Amino acid sequence: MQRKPTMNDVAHRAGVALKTVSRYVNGDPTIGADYADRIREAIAELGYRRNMAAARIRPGQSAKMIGLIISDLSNPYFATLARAIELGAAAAGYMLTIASSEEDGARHDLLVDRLLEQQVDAIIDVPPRAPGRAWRDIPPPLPPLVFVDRPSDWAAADTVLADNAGGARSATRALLHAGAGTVAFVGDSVEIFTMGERLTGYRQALVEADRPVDDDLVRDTVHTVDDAMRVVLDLLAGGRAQAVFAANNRAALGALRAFRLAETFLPMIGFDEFEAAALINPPISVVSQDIQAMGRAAADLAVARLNGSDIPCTTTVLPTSLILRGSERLLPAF
Amino acid sequence: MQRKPTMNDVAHRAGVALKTVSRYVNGDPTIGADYADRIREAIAELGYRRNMAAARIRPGQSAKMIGLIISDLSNPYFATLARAIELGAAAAGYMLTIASSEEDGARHDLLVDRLLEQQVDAIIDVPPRAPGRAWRDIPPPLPPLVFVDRPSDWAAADTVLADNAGGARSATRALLHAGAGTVAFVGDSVEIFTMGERLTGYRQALVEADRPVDDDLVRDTVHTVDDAMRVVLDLLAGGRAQAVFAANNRAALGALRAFRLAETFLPMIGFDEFEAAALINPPISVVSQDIQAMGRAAADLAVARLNGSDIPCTTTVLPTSLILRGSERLLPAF
DNA sequence: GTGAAAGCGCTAACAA
DNA sequence: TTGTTAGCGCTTTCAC
Repeated sequence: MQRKPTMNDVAHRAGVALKTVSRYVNGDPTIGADYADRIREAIAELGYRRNMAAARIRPGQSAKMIGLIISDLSNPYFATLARAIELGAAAAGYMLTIASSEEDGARHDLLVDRLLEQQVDAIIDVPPRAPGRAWRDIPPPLPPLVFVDRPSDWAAADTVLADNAGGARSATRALLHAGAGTVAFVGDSVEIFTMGERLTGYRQALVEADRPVDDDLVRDTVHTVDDAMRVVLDLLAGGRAQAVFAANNRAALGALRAFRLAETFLPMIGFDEFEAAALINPPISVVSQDIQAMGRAAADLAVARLNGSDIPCTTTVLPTSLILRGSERLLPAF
Repeated sequence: MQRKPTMNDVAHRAGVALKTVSRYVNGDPTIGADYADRIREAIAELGYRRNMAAARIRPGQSAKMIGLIISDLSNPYFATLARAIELGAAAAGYMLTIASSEEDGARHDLLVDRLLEQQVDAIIDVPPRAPGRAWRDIPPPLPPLVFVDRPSDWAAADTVLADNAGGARSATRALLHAGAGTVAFVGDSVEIFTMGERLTGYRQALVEADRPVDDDLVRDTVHTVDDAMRVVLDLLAGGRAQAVFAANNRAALGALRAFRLAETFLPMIGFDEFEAAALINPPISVVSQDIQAMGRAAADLAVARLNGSDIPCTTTVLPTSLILRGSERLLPAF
């Protein structure tokens, strides 16, 4: 493998000074046309490619790279979010270094360290459920920071959230409105911010409708689809639940499996759109987050900071929408 | 925002030479214990963090970063693949810069250029359907290169594929075996490598069973779910197809929509697992690729090259598995 | 075992 | 408009 041609090689070949090549490469317009031609030729002949790593070591320079930490790239929700962020970043000329924290605080912190070592221009972060080191314990300077999906203890950063409580509230209300006497909550640990919010919204809806909050109907230990299935089977056996609010994707899929297994279908609404939702019989109603908008907002906020925006840090809460497809009612046909 | 502490600052603070700090940071064992302590303290007090970008500019150094180009991060197939690659890369201490080519050759080439500028240690690539610049036209030196999911014209790279033909063959065979007199092929353009392979497998199965290949039953113009739905409705109207092999995800979803619309269900098998497959009634049989294994293999190959492996370039073809759930048979109940 | 000096590829200041 | 010089933060000779 031969040596990579450097800017110096180009300068020699073109018979100009190093700095002139640098100017050319950086799009400086004040270059004589003949010089520009010679440089262009030399670059083509040598197959020269600029070394961003070298350019970046100088303070004030950047590699046009944003670091993104999410929970798990194979989760469609986060994949979609990452994609939306990628689009927003690309529009401003940034690429993305993406890493999965697996909701593990220690791993998350390690990823932060590595991104900082890499001198990324900004970090967009989904704070993990299991908390690690606090951001304030990281010695400054920190690059611009944006939190998505969940907030953080660190105030000096922009935050983009969905209206989890509102979505859960409208879903629960829709179930009650469709005639359910009781509604069960099936979700992951309420220590996860979004789950806590969704539980709050669920409770609000019950209180507003003058229904008691039955703790036996609140199940917040669902980490996997299988967990959810077991929990819903248990709820079916208990006989107290007349409807199910599945507070995330996995909970919804698990509930559907349980219904199929038990050959009983309770009215249900899920949180987050999923591929199967419209195809299943009955089609599943869901609370839908505008993931594209969240990702775009996060990327735009990061880019704005990189462009020197100095406005106070903001928290953006994006609305959710309730998509009713029929599963909120009890279907005699099933 | 204050200045970042440098290795020099640490050296001053600890009262040692710059090089000693460098040794410490790089894990050189030949350092006096007292020196090491002093350096560790100085690093902690200053909040020093190593600047990988600076370390990397020296030839032979690396930032432990692999570039990954896929079609679309929001596609669950590629998100899962990316996640598997991330795991393999992380195991060897590498992070991933991920970008979506959107199947666009020009965009793909731009991403390659940017990754090369970033001095990534290796590139893992899903070649886009629309071809752009050939790899051989890129002036060397190139970092190690691995192709996943589809092969490329470029021989000097390892390649990881799934056994598309074999999967299609077994699916078609299963449909015939279940009693179908004819099987339709519904898929995307056979110019896409994976599609061509799947069509080949489909044909093999027909030939092996002494059935004619009816060109009217081969539909390779399905780019979207809607396309697929229309094509399958047309097949139903034609009356010649007794079963459907849906050669990708979108084809399978479209077929299901068509069946629902026409209130007719033909025996079918899809290619690629999808979330809804097991939940739909009847549960859909699919050819499943081991995406984890593919991603892992790709990452391992890249890492092996980075570790200096000099063995000839390989093409790994991973087996697919046929998951029969019932949709391959005609269900009277539907 | 430790340190001084040179230089990686590039950009910023300043001259010319 | 172009070139010269210095230096970014780090690693690498090669002395001590």
